[in-house]
Amino acid sequence: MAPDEVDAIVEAWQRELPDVDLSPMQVLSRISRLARHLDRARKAAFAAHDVEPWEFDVLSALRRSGAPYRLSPGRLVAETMVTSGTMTNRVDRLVDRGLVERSADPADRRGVLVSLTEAGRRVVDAALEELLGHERAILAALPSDEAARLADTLRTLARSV
Amino acid sequence: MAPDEVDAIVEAWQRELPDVDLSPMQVLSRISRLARHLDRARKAAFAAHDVEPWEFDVLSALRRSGAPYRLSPGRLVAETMVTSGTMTNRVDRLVDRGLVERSADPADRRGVLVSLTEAGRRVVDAALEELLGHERAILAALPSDEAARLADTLRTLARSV
DNA sequence: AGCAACAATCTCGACATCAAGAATCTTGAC
DNA sequence: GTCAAGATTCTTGATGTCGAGATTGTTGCT
Repeated sequence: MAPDEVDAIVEAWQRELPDVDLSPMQVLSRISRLARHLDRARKAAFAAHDVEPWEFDVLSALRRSGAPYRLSPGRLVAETMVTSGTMTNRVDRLVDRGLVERSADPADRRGVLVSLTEAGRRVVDAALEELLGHERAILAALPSDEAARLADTLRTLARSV
Repeated sequence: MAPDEVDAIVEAWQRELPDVDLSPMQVLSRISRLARHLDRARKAAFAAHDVEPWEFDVLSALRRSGAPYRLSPGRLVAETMVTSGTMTNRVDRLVDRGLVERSADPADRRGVLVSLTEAGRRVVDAALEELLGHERAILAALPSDEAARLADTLRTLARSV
């Protein structure tokens, strides 16, 4: 199989440190580098709908939660792996763009609820469709049984981190 | 196999969009999320040696290039996937910490060469060892033949992005 | 030689993130 | 009921990155 960036990196290390076992890099560096390339691809896919990746992250968490597309900031923090300060800022900007609304939580006066507007829903649905199209193209490089196996192995790994 | 975060996300989407093929997420979302968890793990591993991940990225590119551990900023940009402005800033701060030095390129007066100091070399070697230790622990969750197969599949995917 | 295109690095301002802590409200133990 | 501990959201300052453009030097064409 033709070597890639990571093969070159591991080879270089091996020249310098012949006695060290570098095999973990073959998997974990590859995942990290792949993720960075995927980030760029996602950004490009969303650009067609004037959506930033961070916007999609928030909107999609609301969208997939189902009607009435309404979650607390704390819940959004948990879904998106960012800090609470970041989420405050994100919601502020999405409100400015008219894609979400903030309202008081009737059951807890500390609380706030963030909900998708109609515009937000249209945007997130279009962006998802675009994204899935690009992703299917990338995955066309793998036979479907190999993709399924890959997903399983990654699940095992995810549990180990 | 026990479900993970991504299974929950895909299930939620499937409830909302029963007719859409979401299988690409099983692979690509998993890679992205895994990469974010790995970033945190790497940060924690490096903290023991007072190194930030961005510092390690630069130092390790120099280290694996071999003696005299010297590369141009442009080359470092290519190795680390950041912009030139970012690299200028990174090198500045590494110079402040005494981990690298800047010198003029004798062959091109526009050019600069960045080289590892003795302190830089000690730091990067220690950080690498620490990192590999943690990575081996993570990968212990997979039989070694499955890890090798995973690396191969990821290589194919990388070429497709 | 002179000039235009290109290359390498750095500068600068905008932006998004995090970490820590403040402000507000809830809950449970007594 | 009161109070301490915890939960929720927001604020603030520092940090690191990007993108666009400025600066300086090189190369090839004429």
